Amino acid sequence: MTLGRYLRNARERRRERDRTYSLRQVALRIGVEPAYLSKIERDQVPPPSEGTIRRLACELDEDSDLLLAMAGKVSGDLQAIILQRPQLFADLLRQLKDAPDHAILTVVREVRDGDW
Amino acid sequence: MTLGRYLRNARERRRERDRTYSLRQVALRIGVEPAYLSKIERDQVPPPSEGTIRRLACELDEDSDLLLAMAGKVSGDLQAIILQRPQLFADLLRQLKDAPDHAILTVVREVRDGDW
DNA sequence: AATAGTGTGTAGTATGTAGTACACATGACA
DNA sequence: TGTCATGTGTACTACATACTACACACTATT
Repeated sequence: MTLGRYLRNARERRRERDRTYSLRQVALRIGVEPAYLSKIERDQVPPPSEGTIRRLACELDEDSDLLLAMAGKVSGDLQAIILQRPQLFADLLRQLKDAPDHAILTVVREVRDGDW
Repeated sequence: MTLGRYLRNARERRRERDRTYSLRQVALRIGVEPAYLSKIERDQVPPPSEGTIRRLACELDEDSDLLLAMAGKVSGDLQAIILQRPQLFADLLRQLKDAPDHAILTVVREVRDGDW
């Protein structure tokens, strides 16, 4: 699934309930030109900036990490976390690359409940 | 410490032992113009591309994740790992943001020796 | 029948990224 | 004392990113 298709789908589903989710009105609310949003939704332009994707995610009530991933981008705040301890997190991520989802989830929970 | 200062330092230390680590010769070996490397080492240009940083790291025997971090960049292979499961890794990283180093190291070892 | 709102095509722009090319002054050294 | 290598200043370039501006055709509404 591409970012554009996903966004158009999400917006149109929203629109069935709420008439204010036209392309033009959403474009107005997130602060871009309608023609540009149109091209985004049809994947006729490279993915927009992180900021614009975030505003779209917020507007459409979607997960911004997921939308950013569809755009091939990693959220700036995650990058900042890695950049503070690059070698440590590099090791961790490479270790977890092929780990199954449930193993990572276990780690997440362990850390959340961890007592250091 | 900036990337430029760090690189100049690393190269000049190297040079004391090996005369071939002049700015010009290193530039030649990593495939950039001497004038450009000069500017990089004096932080007079924005950090070079990931590829160029990697070649520098290799040439000077430095950790590329560390050099990339000084350049404000996250290694492309780490980004690829995150992009495959963005929500999972987003949760994990945000959980670990303020965890002490030793806790993360523990996780790394746990995962390495893990039996799933 | 007029008007308002909708999505889209085309063209253009500002800024950032990632460098090259060439000239120049200085110092080593044979 | 010539020449060779070294680091650096200036100017320029190609491509990518992230959009805007305007015009147009179609649809729905009143």
